[in-house]
Amino acid sequence: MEYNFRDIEKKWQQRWVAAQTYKVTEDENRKKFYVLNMFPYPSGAGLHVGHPLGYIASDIYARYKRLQGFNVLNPMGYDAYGLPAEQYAIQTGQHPAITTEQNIARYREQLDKIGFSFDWSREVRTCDPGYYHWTQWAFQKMFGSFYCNSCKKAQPIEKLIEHFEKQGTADLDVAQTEELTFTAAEWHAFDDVKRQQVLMNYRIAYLAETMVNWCPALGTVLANDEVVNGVSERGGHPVEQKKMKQWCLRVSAYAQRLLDGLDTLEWTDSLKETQRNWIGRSEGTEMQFKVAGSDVEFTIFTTRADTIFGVTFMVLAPESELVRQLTTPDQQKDVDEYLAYVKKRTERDRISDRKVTGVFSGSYAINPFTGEEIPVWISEYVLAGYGTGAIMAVPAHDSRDYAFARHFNLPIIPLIEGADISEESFDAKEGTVMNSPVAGKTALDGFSLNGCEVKEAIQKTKEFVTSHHLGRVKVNYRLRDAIFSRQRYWGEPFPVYYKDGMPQMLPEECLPLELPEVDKFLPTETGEPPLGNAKRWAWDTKTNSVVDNATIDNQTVFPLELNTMPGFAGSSAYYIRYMDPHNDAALVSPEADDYWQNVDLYVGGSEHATGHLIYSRFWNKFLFDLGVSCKEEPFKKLVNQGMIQGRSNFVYRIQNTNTFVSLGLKDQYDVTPLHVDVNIVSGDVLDIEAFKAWRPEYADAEFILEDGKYVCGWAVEKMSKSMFNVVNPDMIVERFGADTLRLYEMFLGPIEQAKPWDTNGIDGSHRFLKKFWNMFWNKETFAVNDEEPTKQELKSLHKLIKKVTEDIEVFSYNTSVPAFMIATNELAALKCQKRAVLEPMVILIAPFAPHIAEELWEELGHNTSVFDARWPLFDESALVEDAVKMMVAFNGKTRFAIEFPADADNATIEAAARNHELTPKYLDGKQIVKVIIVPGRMINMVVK
RNA sequence: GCCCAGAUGGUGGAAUUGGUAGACACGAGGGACUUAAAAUCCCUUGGCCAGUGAUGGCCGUACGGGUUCGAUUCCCGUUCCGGGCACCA
Repeated sequence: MEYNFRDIEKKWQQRWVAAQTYKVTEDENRKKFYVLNMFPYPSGAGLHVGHPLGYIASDIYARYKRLQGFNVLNPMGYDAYGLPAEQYAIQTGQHPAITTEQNIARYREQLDKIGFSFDWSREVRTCDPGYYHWTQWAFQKMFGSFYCNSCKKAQPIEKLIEHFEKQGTADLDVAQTEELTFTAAEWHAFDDVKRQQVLMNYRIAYLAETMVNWCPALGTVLANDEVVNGVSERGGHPVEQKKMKQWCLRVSAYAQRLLDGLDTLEWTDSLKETQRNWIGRSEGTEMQFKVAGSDVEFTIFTTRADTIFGVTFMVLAPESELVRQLTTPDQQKDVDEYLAYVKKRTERDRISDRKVTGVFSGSYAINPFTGEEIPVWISEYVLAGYGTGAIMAVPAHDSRDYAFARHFNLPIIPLIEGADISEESFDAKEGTVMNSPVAGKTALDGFSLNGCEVKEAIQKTKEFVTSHHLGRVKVNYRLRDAIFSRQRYWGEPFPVYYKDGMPQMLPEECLPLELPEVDKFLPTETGEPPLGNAKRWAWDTKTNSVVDNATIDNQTVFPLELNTMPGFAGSSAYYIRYMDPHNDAALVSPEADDYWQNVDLYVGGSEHATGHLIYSRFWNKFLFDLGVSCKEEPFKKLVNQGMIQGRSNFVYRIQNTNTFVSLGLKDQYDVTPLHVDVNIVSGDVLDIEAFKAWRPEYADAEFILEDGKYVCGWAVEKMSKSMFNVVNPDMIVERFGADTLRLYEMFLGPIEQAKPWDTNGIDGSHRFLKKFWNMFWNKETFAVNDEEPTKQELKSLHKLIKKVTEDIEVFSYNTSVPAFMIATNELAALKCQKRAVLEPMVILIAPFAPHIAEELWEELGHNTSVFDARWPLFDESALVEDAVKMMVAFNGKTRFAIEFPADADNATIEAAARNHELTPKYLDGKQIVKVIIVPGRMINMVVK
């Protein structure tokens, strides 16, 4: 019987749908397992062979866990909001909802052909009102919460108001934008607008005037992770800094928990490291500096408090409030000129040229340890957004301060013995401290660090600073709050209206607030976001409904928020929604959340390390504080699938001709390499007729061949349309079948690694499936018999069980595929067609090649799905060797000597070695140093 | 600059975590079947050397050292490639 994959795959895909084979429900009697893929953005280009890689890997795991008896949740959905659909809408006027719908339909069609075990009844789309209801809901909860530092969790804002009413800001330890100070009496005296403004300083979702990454080309702001090297991640457009009023999420409040949580996760070290870098914890000291001849005091942050005796100048960020206070009248002109210069420079300028620039403020700060006066400068190398926006400069031991000091001719005092600072600063945190204070001088309270190791000196200074009230120990994070507003149409609308310029939340029962229709998807003529084009976008507080803008009276009808939420809003809690996707009373029911807990295995690309994976951890922690999610971390284990790159092919055209020369001969000519569609190249040999037909200008092309063939060059590049190297999964499925595609993608190499797609090798996987299929057949008859398997046959089977089980547990699928091939070859050579061997083999291969497995399972006489069977158990005794080898090591060489029966105990073997019962030529009068028994058992012994 | 991960045949990659390096597949070469092609099957395939031959010897896991009876694996140094962070004080 021939392996007719087309019929088999079609048949089983239909049956799975009809029988709802992959639909799961909560079942208290079975242990759960939650497998999740990062849901895709449905782009217009459809899937290429790289996309399903992670889905196949997780599908194998999901099916394996199911075969082990777990109740497996393996859902799929779409991250449906995004820029491409909106850009397309701007160009064509086609509503993004329509484009998105079409793209989803195409994705679904492609996915269905590959045979995944997704429970489509749980599908979510971020653009569905039923879904974004809960995105809006979570936002409102964040608005209604503040972060309490001492209890380390989010709390309802009412608790904070209570605190203010009783004691103002006294004893307040909460996350805040800036440190405010007021008394209870003052709070009571504030009017409502003032109180709202004050509360904004503490809310987890808050509205603030902040410096944002503004991208003029996209007409919107971007989050830090969406900006790479000063240009937008999508499209590569320039980004500039601009002050705008934006919604923000106080992610920074969770910095420490986001950092600590990493230790509990089974993620790769590199991904954890990436997140640690992004969070950027830095432990240091905040110190107060008085200003000479003034009562102004300011605070700086440093990780090197020990270098206080080497401070020769101070530097303020140009944007700092202090600049105004500390600039002296005779320096005013220079400072103004400098500030104007800084303002002109974009983020990109700063990154590309690191010029040393700055200006003297005219003021002097007083070193709290020595009483010395230190000049205060202003320079763009100090960032307003980090620490306090002011630093103490220690040119001897910080390369930036060093460059500044050299440029402006400021003194440099070395503080580490033996460090050479004549050419560059010595930045390392090591060495013995000197000049602290300089010989002959004394510091406050006789404080001295001379002779200390740097680490010790840092600690000593911290203690001194704290005990003398010169400052305090402080931890800073690089992680900033996330900007949550986008000036875009295709995103979740904010459930917010404005009254007296202050935002008001829509009543919870009025959610979801649906995205309005607009005539144009571009910003309005007055520069408002696209929602400004909506005619019906006002909130009537009497009827609690959306009404026409014309009725706005600012008494009972108010304007609604015009911004929409960013892409990460909808993707931050989707894994929770999958647990209970049709619940319209809550994001998730406590029962469903309690059953599914969190994601056991999450598979997706590492490009989300500093975006989605930070935001959703933050979001989940917030929901955890709220009591909605029972687990603090959303993704227990995470596997990053590597990108599949394209393998591009090139033809070489001789300059100014229409003649193409084969790869081996191209060096003899002056040629231009041109990308050629990989689909008309096979084994790097060009199909010349197809090439001529490919493009009209090549119709009469001529060729210089080698050995009668045109050989193409190749290179590994990103898979993209413009490089003509896109390989489409549908084509592969059509030619070889889904099972072959699945097997081949796994065989290609380790899941985590980036690797080029090479269609050439796929025959091997396809051939294997044919061989596997043929094991069950004699010509046209199904030939599986009920004979007892031999020891040898059982050994092949159990080797396979062991290998495949171990491999799946560690995602090393690329080595399971060869194991199947070896077992199949061994059994075929033995002409084994025994049920007791082949039936377990079918179960083993089912996660990898589900269609063929189902078909054979049915042929084996079962009338249920193979996925209702149980994963075969490994029997150690089947693998026991008939003999063990003794290996003898002497004189630096390792040799094999004798074989013993497998059941020989160590004592027997040891005795044999002692009795020199060894092949004499290896002894030859030399000492045996050690005797080692392989494999598995090992004795180390010394024979004198 | 700092941090992380990696380097094995012509190619993708194996190696039970310190025990016969190169599994398996692709590619290449040779052969069988066939009128022919497709399909299928078999053999060879890290390098060098010796031998008619079965076979034997030497070298070999980026480079240089070290630990060990024994190192692709562990340690130190170097080079190269990939990733993250980056005027973050």
